[in-house]
Amino acid sequence: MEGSSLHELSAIMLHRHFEPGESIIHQDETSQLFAIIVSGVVKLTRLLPDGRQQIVGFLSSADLLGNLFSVDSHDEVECVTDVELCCFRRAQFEAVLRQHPELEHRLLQKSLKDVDDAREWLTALGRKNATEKVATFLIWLRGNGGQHCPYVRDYEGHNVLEFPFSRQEIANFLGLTLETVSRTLSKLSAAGVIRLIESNRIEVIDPTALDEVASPSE
Amino acid sequence: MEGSSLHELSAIMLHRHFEPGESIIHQDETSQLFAIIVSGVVKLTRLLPDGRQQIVGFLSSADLLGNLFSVDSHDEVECVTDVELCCFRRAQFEAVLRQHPELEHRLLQKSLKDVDDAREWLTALGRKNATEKVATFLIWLRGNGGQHCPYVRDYEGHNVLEFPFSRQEIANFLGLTLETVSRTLSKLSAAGVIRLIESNRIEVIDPTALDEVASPSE
DNA sequence: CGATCAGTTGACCATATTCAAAGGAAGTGG
DNA sequence: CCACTTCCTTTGAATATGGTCAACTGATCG
Repeated sequence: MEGSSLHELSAIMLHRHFEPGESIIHQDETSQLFAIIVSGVVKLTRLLPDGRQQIVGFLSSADLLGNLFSVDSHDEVECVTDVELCCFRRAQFEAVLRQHPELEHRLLQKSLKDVDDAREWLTALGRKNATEKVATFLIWLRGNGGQHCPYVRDYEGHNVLEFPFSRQEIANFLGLTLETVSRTLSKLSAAGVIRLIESNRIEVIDPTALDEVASPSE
Repeated sequence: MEGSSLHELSAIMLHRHFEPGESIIHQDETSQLFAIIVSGVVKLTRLLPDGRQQIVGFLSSADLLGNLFSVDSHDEVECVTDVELCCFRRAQFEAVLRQHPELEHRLLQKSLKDVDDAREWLTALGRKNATEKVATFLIWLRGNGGQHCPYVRDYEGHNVLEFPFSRQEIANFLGLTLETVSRTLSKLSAAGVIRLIESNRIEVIDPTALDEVASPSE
């Protein structure tokens, strides 16, 4: 999203701010909202009728938020941190989209990536045990190698993971309970694979061991 | 996909046939294959290094098969039934794609649907127990109401589910073992919710009860 | 008719959940 | 500044759910 299409968007944008825990879009509700995330992290969660919930994805800076063609969202969209949005009305966005086919191409690529990610987590939730899930989550926080790694910080000279997710949120993402997540982190810490600095600040001491825990080779 | 774009595609198509169990594309391998499924069902599975596997989706008639922009597949693509494909080379397809932007729009819609589906199963695998998962699977077989319901057949005057999936495949889809799937079906049968006619032929006796089992309201 | 393969069923066990209690950090008000 | 509250996290003990291993059934097939 660059050049003239971005410029055209900025002309119709409206800035909005949301607090942690605030809902931006409700599950199964109609929302005309369409926005680009400027800063912050939002979670996409699905609620079962009896209240159990599952986080199905996260969005952050530069991600698009809102439903492209259907009007009602199957996800509850909720802020994990403070969130800054650039909002516009669906009709406005669709007009821009019609004038810039290359934008649709970008959206398709992003959507294919989303499918791939969702299926990767599907595999983790379906086939990995608690320890493997938590290790996989930590590796995901590290940013799988390249890119910009938003959760990696330098902390007293160490490479440390710093993340805004509560134990309950990690559990809702991994299909576990918060107790199991807590226990598993303690276990990985006792095994010397990670170091728990504070509850939301973790150093990965042995990345190789963590990889092996996340996806055992036998 | 209609009109001139379909016509243009058919000029460069090549028919191929695959047997049940045959692999069409291997996980993490490069494949130039691009195809439309004419008939049959294929499963997309992911393999963990130690051999555990998870089915992440199914494709059937009219679905597109192959990776759009990246060349190597993260999924193993394997036939569940006999499969007929219309194949063409990636370069050919991409040429057609460039000439027909409306096709890209269709692809985006399909991809968004795939994301939604993957996230729906993510929720089931993360948060539902074995009984709920199996019930959800049966409801999925019924086709969630509308559409063409490829697995619903009339059988001796009854509306019956007829599906090509083995217990092991259902298990690999639901993140269970084949024994648990088998036990759960027996249990649902004993409860009078379904009737097991043959192993791959099931009558849903009480659809309302099945819905309640799949997604309990308290 | 044995052989093979898929599915069912049983017994036992491991893992994660549930329920409960206690620890620790952050914020409020006296 | 310190008690007090609240919220989140950790830890423990008991339980339940699904997995593992194994035996058995039934169908299909050469």
